[in-house]
This record gives sequence, structure tokens and C-alpha cells, in this order.
Amino acid sequence: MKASEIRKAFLDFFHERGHTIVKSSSVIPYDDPSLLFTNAGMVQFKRTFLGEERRSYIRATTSQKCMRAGGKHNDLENVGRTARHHTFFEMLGNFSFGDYFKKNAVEYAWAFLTEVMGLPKDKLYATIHEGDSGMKLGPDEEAREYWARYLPRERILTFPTKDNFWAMGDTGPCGPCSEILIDQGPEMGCGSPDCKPGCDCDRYLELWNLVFMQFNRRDDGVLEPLPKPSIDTGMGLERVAAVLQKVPSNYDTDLFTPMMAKIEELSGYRYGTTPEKDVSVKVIADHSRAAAFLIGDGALPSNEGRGYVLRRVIRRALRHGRFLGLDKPFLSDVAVSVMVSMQDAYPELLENRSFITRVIVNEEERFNETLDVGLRLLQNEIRRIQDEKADTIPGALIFKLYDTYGFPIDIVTDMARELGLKTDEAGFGVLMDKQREQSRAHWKGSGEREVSDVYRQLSTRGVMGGFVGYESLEADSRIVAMICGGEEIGGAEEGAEIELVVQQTPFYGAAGGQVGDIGTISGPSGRMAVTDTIKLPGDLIVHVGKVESGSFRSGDAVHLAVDRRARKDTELHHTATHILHAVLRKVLGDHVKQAGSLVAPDRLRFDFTHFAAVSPEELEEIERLVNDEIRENQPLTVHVMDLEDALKTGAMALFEEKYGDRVRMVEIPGFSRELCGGTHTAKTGDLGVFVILHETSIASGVRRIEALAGRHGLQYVNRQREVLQRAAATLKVAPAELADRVEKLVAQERLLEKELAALKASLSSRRSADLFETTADVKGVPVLVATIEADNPKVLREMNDKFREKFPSGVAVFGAVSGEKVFLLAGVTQDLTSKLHAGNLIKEIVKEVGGSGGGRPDMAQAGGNRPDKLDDALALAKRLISEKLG
RNA sequence: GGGGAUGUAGCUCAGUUGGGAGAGCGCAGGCUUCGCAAGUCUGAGGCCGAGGGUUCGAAUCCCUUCAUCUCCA
Repeated sequence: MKASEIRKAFLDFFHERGHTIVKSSSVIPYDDPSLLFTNAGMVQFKRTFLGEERRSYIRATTSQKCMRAGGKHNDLENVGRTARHHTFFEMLGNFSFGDYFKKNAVEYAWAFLTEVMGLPKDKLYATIHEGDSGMKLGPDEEAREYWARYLPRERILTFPTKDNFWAMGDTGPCGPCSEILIDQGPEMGCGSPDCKPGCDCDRYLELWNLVFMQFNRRDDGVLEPLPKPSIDTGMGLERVAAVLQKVPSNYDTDLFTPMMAKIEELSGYRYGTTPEKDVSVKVIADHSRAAAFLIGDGALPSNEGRGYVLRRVIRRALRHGRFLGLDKPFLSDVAVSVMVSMQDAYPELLENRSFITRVIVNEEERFNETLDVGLRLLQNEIRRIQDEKADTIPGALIFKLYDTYGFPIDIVTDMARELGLKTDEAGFGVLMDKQREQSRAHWKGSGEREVSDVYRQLSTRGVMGGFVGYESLEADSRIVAMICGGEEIGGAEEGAEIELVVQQTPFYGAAGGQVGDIGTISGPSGRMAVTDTIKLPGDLIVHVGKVESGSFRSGDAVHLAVDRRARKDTELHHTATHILHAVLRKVLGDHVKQAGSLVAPDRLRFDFTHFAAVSPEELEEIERLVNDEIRENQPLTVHVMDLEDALKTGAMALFEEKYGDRVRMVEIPGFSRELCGGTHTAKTGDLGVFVILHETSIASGVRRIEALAGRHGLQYVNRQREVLQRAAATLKVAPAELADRVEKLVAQERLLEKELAALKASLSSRRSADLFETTADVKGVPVLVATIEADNPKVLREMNDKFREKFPSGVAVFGAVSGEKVFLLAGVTQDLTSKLHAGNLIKEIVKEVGGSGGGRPDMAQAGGNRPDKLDDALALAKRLISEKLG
């Protein structure tokens, strides 16, 4: 049975049993900063399980894209070395949100595995939680009884908390779980005499984990039963496929063979001939899948967070490619085979083909740069080691190369072997462990987003403000909650800064780049200025502001009025953003994708993926095309429809948006279709004008355009004109001639500067010539000690230079007064420094003027703050010089 | 989240108890050449990432911050 058939059979099976088939969410969980990646099927339902979000269904089934790299679940280094470890994988799951519980979960799982998949009943085992005295829990007898309907009791095993109890965090939903294992026979096992279910080897393979979400763990650790227990299950597609296709490793399933074949083709290596090289093939196959999916879902290689994991995955694959003798860019080719083999289930990959391959190729090039830098350092160090007649590359060096410069260890060992050197890998290991230890010690846990408890409780209570702001900018409603300083309050007086939730509101809560509305809320006895509106998970719209006059009480009837002008200006910029997005794709190419956006009343900012700077010509064309579209004055239409239907129309959907089942599609007929929850103008002509302010780089592969529309656009143009007119008026020319005139002036100025410099030079050389006339002869050495005019030390240095030009051998001491400060400089030509050290000399004489200084033997500077004593200092200099030269 | 490293001319980099901002390549011009390459001479080009502090004086020391690279979690 092909993996794609298994995936489909699973979803169909649960669909027939009343489950809604839900699309896999992005592997990047944009609305959950506590998670690096989606690592299980339940991630997209987390808030539903917590009761903070309601869905239109109570049973769901998914095939979820998942990623695990690092952390407790998966060590990157294991990937490729075992039959089961992956970075990217697909998780099949069925979910019940307070609907069915253990009985059906067990029944469904059993029926699917034995009847649909046709697995042998006598080879299956089930495990249950054995209980935990610490949690005051007995064995999960309920689950045992349901399993006993299908399995003999000796094949129902009990496992302790660490294996069979699941929790989302230290507090919150948790419960026992139950796993289904299959005995694949002794030939798949480790051969150990005490091999039994639970053994780490592949004989008794864990197939499916059923989580019985039964309790809520309170802050004090007490487990209280949930009123509506839920079900969350997960079965790795790669595993089931391996079992059903009767192959020893996930890598032998049809999920991986296309990539494996591609790697064989590119490298000429035959899989199965050398165990170490097989590992490399598997690593590349796995990582190319992960890279393709991550980039497809909007991740880009970077130096932190998710992007860094992506970068590492790509680089690991490249390194393993090297082991197979692949030295030219190859990974994008393998990634294409991922896209092709996955096109039925995930067509979006192939649609993004040019973008994904480009990102990978780009990263291959950057990696080569990293290698070059490391290689240069390594070669320098090796030369030093050989000079010192040592024979070992120290662990500290290997560590530094790896830790600081990202230079792979295996390249170091390779080079060492070629040169007959040893490598201190033990020393490296020690430092590596230390680094790990240090990081772990400082680990403060994942930073769960600060949605304060108050709001969590509110959404649990079912409080959510309905949004009516698409149709109207004013509404009457009632206060359902007031919050101040993170606490729910019953009322607030004048001057209080509060947050307010009402039953329905015309205020748009910041989302999708569009900023929150401002405006006023008036009640029976008070008025509040709303300075921001935010939207929290669970569609909770919160008005932030200050009570301007009077007071408010929870439950008050209120009138809400959005600031019209600000909202209208914001809408212009939002519509402008859509037009810009479409135009960018037209001018620059389909690889352009929104990577961030800010829509404010006074400006818009649009970040997008693109690999080069946008040329001035392109920018001009972009600006022109946007304005053309504005003049078309097309009406915008908004359709509310099912997500699936919307996607079928080819509407643009963004990575970072989490869409509900019903979405708004904003359309400019024949020009742009985007899924968007924001607010827009009625017609494109409302924008009036569109002006690009500038285009910059914000990260590798990501560009940013800032622009203005409407009255702010006009204002900007006006301001430019004012500047132009002012400048033109100052120069008394017509604006059109300004540029020419400025160029002329600059040329003239340069000329004048040169003349001035020449004049100054001749003047000072005449002065210095006069000055140098006063040079004394001390024991045959020209010595000049003089006060000159200078307002900075640089003049003294120049004077010293001139002195040296005139006297190839000599001593000069210059002093100057500038305000409250004194500058001193002593110059001694090289041939005399053995007799007289300029630094020592200056240190002596500067004491007279109350300062300090120093320098080299041939040149030293100092400064003090007693100008009246300068003559004393110079007199001292003369004495000292005579002494030294004598 | 924790560590390490790097920001100096258009590019690649050097810059030694804190004491004149440099090299190579590239660029412009002169010489040479029928022309080009090469050679040679001359020249332009730097808030030494940003902001504070210490100091007579900071590219250099201290603090803060930004960007980039990299390892660990």
C-alpha cells in the first residue's frame, strides 16, 4: 500500500465516522511563539483543547506536517543513523473536542489498523498507564477494559508515567495515554534475550499513540477531572508505511525512495554498499524533505530561531553530500524530487518550485563562504603547528573553528589525516560538553506568550467581542469586561488607563499588519479615548485607552465611535498594499511573497522575498503600475467563503496568517485576489496617488518597500516640492535648473577648496620657514622649540612633518594654546631616538602644564590645562634636550 | 534563551601598554602602445557600524545598542 493511499484511507475512515477533515496547518506555527515548529497534530487545536477557541466541529482528523529538530524529542545527529528518526514527518491523527472518549478512540484505532490496514490481530499489543502514586492515580483500568474487547489481557501492558502520561505543560490539560505496538518478529529485533515490548529496538514498534485528555493540572499540582475529556491521537505516516510495505526502515518506503534514487543518480553511489555512506544518503533524503517543506511554508535560512534550524538542516545535508563526492550544488535537485513526489498531497510545493530551489542554491553558496573563511583559518593554524613541530591539532582549535566559525569537524579531521597530523577529539568533546552544559543551565524554558490569565479566562468563559466594523464605524454595545493592570475590575474613574471588551465593536483589532483603530467610547456617565485596539487569540477584541471624563462600570451600555479619518487613511494603505503586492509579482516575478506588512494611517511598509535590490527603473515601473491601477478606479469586492473554495480561485494566502474555515477574499477584479481580514476602500480610485518612499534590504532574500497613498502621499509630494522650491529660490534659479546649478556649485567649491588649501600650505610653509630660521644648533643637532598657533593637535603633527622634511635629523617641540587647553608635541628623528626618547621627553615637560601624555620614541603628544605655564614647559624642554644630547 | 566571533576605502583585509588611518585588488587620469592586455607614475575614495563614558588624546580601553556570522538549548 502506497503512503499516499494510507494517508487518504486514514482521513476517509475518520470522515466516515463524523470527523471533519482539516487541512494540515503550516509547519511554522506563526501564532505560537512557544514552539519552534509544529511538532504534533494537536498543535493547531491547542486553543480548542484549552477551551479558548471554538470550532464549528467537535471531531476532526488531519494529516499534519511536522518538524522535530533538537530538543527533547529528537537529536539531529540521530537522523539517518536509525530507521525511524526524521526531522520532517507527517502525523496522522484524529481528535475529539469534548465529544467521544476512550471507548471510541480505542474502537476506531483497532478497526482502522486491523480492518482497513489489515494488520494481523495476533501481532498487536496495547499499552496503558500503570498509575502514579505521586499523582494519586491508579492504573488506567478503563482503557484496559476497552482494549480487552479486542486483545487478550496478556497483550495489554502497563507502562509508567514517563512513557504513558501526556501533559502540555506543567499545568493545564493532561492525561494517560495508550499506545498500540506491533510485533514485527525477531528478525527486526535487537536479538537481546530480554527484548520485549518497550524495548528501544524495532521489533515491537510503537505505531499509534492515543492521548486521553482527562485532567486539568492546577498550579498546586492537583489533578482535577475535565468536564469534557478529549482525545488527541498521533500516528507517524512514515512508520505505518514501513510496516505495511514490510520494509525494515522508513527510508525504504515510497515516501523516500524518489529522493534516494535522485541522490544515487547524482552521486553515482549505489545505496546499500557502504553503511557510512548509506547514512549520508538517508540524511540528505530526510533533510531535503524538511528544507522543501520549511521553505514552502515561509521559513528562510537565517542566523536565529526557525530560520537557523533550516540553515543547519541544509548545511548538514550539504556536508553529507560531500561524503558522497557531491561537490557541485545538488540539494535543490533532490528537493525538486521531494516536490514532485509530494505533489498530490502538497501541490503548493511544486507551485513554489523556483522560489524553494533558489533559496536552497543561495544557501549552498553562503555555506561555501563559511567554509572558505574556516579553511583559511585552519591552514594558518596548521602552518603554525607544523612550525612548532607539533603533531596534533588541539581540541580547543577544533572547537573554536566549529563553535565560532561553523567549520565542520570532519573537514578538520580529513585535512589532518592528509597531512599526517592527529586531532584531539577528546579535548573537543570536553569543550563541547561544557558548552552544552552552560546553555542548559541558562535555559529558562520556552517563552510562552504573555496572554494574561484574565484574557485566557475570558475566552474560556466564551466572551468574545463580535466585529461589526466592516459595515459601520459606530455601534452601540455593552461592556462585558474591564481590565486594569492585568486584573479584571468592575469600574474605572477618570484618568484610569484601562482595557475594555464589549459585546460587539466597530473597532478593528490589530491583525494582518493593519494597526488597531483609535476613537472614542462613550457611556452613560463617561467618555474614554481609545488609543489602540488589539486582537487576542480567540477573536477577543480589546480596546486600550484612558478614561477622559466621568466613569465606567462593567455592564454599561456604550456607544463606540471609530476615528473616521484615521480608519479611512488606514484603508487606503491597506488597499495600496494589495495592489503593490500584485504589481511586485508582475514586475519582479512570482517568487515575490509577502514576508511582513505594516498598514498604518500614515504609511505602509511591505516586506517581500526577492533576491536582489530593486533597481530604480523597476521601482519607477512599480510605482507607475500601481498608479495606473488606481486610475482604473475599480470597485473592490469582498466575498466570504470557505477556505478551500477561496484557495481554489488562486487567491493569495499568507504564511503567517491563520485562517478560519470561513475567510474573506478581497478582490480587485482581474488584478488581485487575497485572503484578508482587514478593511479596505470601496474603489481603487480612492487612493488618489501612490508614492514609494524607499526600498531597502532587511534580511538576506527579503526586501522592504515603504510607501504612501492618499493625502499622505500628496503631502509627501508637496513637501518635496517645497524643498525643491526653497533650494531653487536660494540659488535664484528655476527648479528645473537646480540640479545643473548645484553640480556647478559643487565643482566650484572643490576648486576653491583646493586653492584655499594651496594658499594655506604656502602661507604655513612661509611661516614655518620663518620659524625654522630660529632652529638652534645643540651639539650639532638642529633643535626647534616653539609656540605656534593651532586649535587642534593635528596642526602640530603637520608642523612636525615639515620640520622633518627640512631637517632629516633633528628635534622639535611644539606648543600651542587653544582655549583652556594646551597641546604639546615632541618629534625626534629616528637616528636620534637612542639618545632622546620623545615619549619620555613629553612626559617630563607636560607636568609643567598640568597634564599627561606619551607616544612613540620618534613622536609623542601631550596635553594639559594650564596655558599660562606653556613657556615654562618649553624652557624645560630646551634644558632636557641639551642634557640628553650632551 | 545562553555563549563565541566580526563590523576600518567600492571589494578582500592589516592596524602591535591608547599617540600620525594603511596594503592588495578595483576605479579615474598621465606615460607606454596602431589598439588591447601587461607595465609604470599620479590621483580620487574613510563620522574606523551607532550612541555614551574614561583620557590631554580613542579605530584601539569600558558601557549600551544595531547588524552580520556561528555553536549550544
